[in-house]
Amino acid sequence: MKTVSCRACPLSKCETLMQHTEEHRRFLTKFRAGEMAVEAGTQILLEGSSAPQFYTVLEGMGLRDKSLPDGRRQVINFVMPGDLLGLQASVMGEMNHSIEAVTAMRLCVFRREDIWSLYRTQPELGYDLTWIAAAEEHFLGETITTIGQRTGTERVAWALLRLYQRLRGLGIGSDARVPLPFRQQDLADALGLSLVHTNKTLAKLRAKGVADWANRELSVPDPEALAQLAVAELESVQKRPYL
Amino acid sequence: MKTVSCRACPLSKCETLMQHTEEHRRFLTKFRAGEMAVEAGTQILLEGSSAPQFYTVLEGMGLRDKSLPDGRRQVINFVMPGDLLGLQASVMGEMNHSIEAVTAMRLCVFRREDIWSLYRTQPELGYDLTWIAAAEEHFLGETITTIGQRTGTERVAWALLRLYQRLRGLGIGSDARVPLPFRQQDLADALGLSLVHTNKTLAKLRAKGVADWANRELSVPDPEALAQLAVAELESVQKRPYL
DNA sequence: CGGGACGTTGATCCAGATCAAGACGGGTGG
DNA sequence: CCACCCGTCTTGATCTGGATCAACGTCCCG
Repeated sequence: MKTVSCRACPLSKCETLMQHTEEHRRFLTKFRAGEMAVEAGTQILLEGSSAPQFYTVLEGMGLRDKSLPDGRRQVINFVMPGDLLGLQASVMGEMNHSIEAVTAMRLCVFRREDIWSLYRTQPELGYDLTWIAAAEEHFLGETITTIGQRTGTERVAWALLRLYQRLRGLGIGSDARVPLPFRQQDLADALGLSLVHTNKTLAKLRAKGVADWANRELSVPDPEALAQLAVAELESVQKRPYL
Repeated sequence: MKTVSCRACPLSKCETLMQHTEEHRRFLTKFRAGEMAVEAGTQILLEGSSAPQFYTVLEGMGLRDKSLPDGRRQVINFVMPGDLLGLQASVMGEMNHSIEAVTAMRLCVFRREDIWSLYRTQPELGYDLTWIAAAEEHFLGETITTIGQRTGTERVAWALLRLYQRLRGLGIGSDARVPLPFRQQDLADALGLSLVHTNKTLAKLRAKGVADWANRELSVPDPEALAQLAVAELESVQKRPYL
């Protein structure tokens, strides 16, 4: 596997990510422990474990999920390039959810034990880590609101809209189409709906012409209409830091 | 209103909070902008606003909530002593939920603009901020799992158990009883259930003798039994940092 | 003593769960 | 090259947990 230098990091091309200063880039080039490629289906982090590494996603998609003692599964959110994985284990000592690769992925690897040197020598990057955690908190709050208050149709519309916007913001896909390699079961588990109901709801949205998800590809010809169905405002994706 | 010195901070007595070193305490004494007392019902932070302050809760309880454009309300979580309020606005520029005082509260006030000096001069406290945000993320993930997967009874049992444990961990209440000043409507909105159903479920738990919440007081004679109903394991509250 | 906020309880309804059966590939081994 | 299997998607029929509707009780406060 070829290691790519930070300068050639695929994330450096992304417009919605705040790019590092030259100093930070130099620091991170030394700070990173290496690169890791995993194939689809790999468990990257395990609930209850305390991995010695954490990661930034360079390429590919995955999902975070959490299981109840009796096996019911909840998808917490979807993992995309730029996301930081394993911060919880790094600061709190243990993961509370698992992370699975849905496509092949490429990850930038950091050593958990080094995280202190980051806070000590690069306070701006420490601040960025807090930013990232706070942003995650923000999104989870929205998810809670969706699952707690929105109807089935609203939930599915909301989720498709969010996925579409996130991917477009990352420069993935083109025009009104983005790749979306998840299963309907994953979306159902993310929204607290049954597979059957999710499927029927997707069919309805397709019939209405507001969102068509098939063959691992999602097309949203009219985001505004989808937002309406989702009872959500259509806000632009803001710039965010990454490691 | 009497200002209490950090040395006399009510949180310094709490066993589940990691206490500051002498150096940090000195720093925080200067860092804090003051103290604020609010009465029950006050809106402390507003969705969409960008307050110039953030706060640590010294006393009292409140809740974070978020509203849909059409008025439906979701309670994101409950606010208790030791919690940090407004971190999102401080790092991301804008709150995505509101925070309301349910009882009278006393808050330790910090200036948002000073947060940089914290990261620069006290990296350990910057790390603590990340810890706090990651912990919040952790809890929200559990909430998502609850709302997405648990049944009504399980949800209510889970919530009461969590509230009971958090309060006991803070040294609030005694034995099997803790104060719980919220309305049934708040719990319903936190769990994505209707008020009526929540009420009937509380009555059932009371009849079973596993949890009795009335007159702003909750008693849980047998936490293990409640955990069983909640389909959750009964884990001990771990120590956490605070500002 | 009137009114408003909150809690309680019964009756009815429905969104979404569950059950059941196919359909449609894509991969594998014979 | 075909037969079979397995994972995923689809669609119809039925069932139910929890929503909604409707009253009423209770306490507190002005």
